[in-house]
Amino acid sequence: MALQRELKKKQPFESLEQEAVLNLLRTGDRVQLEFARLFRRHGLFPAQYNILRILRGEGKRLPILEIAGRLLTQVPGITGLIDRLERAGLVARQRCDEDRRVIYVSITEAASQLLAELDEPVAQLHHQLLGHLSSAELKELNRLLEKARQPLTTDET
Amino acid sequence: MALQRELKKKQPFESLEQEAVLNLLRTGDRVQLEFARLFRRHGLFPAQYNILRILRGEGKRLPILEIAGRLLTQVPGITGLIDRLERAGLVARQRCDEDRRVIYVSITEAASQLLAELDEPVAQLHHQLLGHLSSAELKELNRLLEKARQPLTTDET
DNA sequence: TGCATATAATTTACACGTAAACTATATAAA
DNA sequence: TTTATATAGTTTACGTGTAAATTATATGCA
Repeated sequence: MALQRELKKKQPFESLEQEAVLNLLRTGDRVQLEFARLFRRHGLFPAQYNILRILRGEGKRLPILEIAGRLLTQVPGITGLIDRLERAGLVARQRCDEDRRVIYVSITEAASQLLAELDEPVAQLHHQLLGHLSSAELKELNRLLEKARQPLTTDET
Repeated sequence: MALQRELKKKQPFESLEQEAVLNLLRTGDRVQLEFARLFRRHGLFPAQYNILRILRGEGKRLPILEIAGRLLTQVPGITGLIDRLERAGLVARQRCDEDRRVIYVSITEAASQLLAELDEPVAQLHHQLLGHLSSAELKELNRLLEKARQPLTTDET
């Protein structure tokens, strides 16, 4: 079994569930690593890219905690993330006038350009990583992953 | 589409590959988070648990870099990991006499007990997370994940 | 009004991941 | 033997993830 060999595991898996969990974690890790390398070549970390993508997709400024919510990031970490993006000139903070507790974050022109540069390489990497699966296989993989996530998505934790 | 809704994405996915990559990353993250919580309740972090599992599975002491290799961890990080495990009394370092550059790491009795305590909860969590998939679905998921990883596992990066 | 409670965001502390530079030991070749 | 090269492991620096405590502002209710 491929995974067992990869892990140099001596014992076989105790259950199909265990094997699938390890497969999932390992595959996710590897994919994430490839994207991390791509982003780093452009001076970004994955979390930073994700924040910029959220802001571009939304098309307008968003409160900090709204961004954190979509990243599924714990709240405290978001502050430093926005700090570093702001220092890099990729986002700007603006305090809300109606509710002065809220701080809006908006994407800068520099960040829009950086994202545009990345669009093609990102699409290529998607294809490079999974292009060897057929359409039917990709659809089935998507179905299984979404089904796998069902017990987790009900309570958004 | 479930994932698109979860991400509050406004545009549909550009490709099946993109959707599968995001699905994979998201599902892997969620699963990892559940295990992290379980481990934390027992005073461990995922990386620490993984190291202890490798040592138990091997049944004997291992050189530090051999452990790092199996974790796919970059070399530098392993030092601190072993440091903290040693401080917690869960592993011991022993310098090799034949080659004094090599440092062996072995698991302690305390760690063996801790792992034994965790075996049942870990198996339960595997089942809780993926038990709602049929055997056929789990097998297919495993097949697809291993196929997905094929372009990555050839060169062990 | 005044106080309790809730919410937005930050700070602090610590574990982990990764790149680059470094130390110590081993091995091979001049 | 001496020098060059390779390998095992550590250190440092920085970005990220998470928990607990803190600050500032809003809101609900007496």
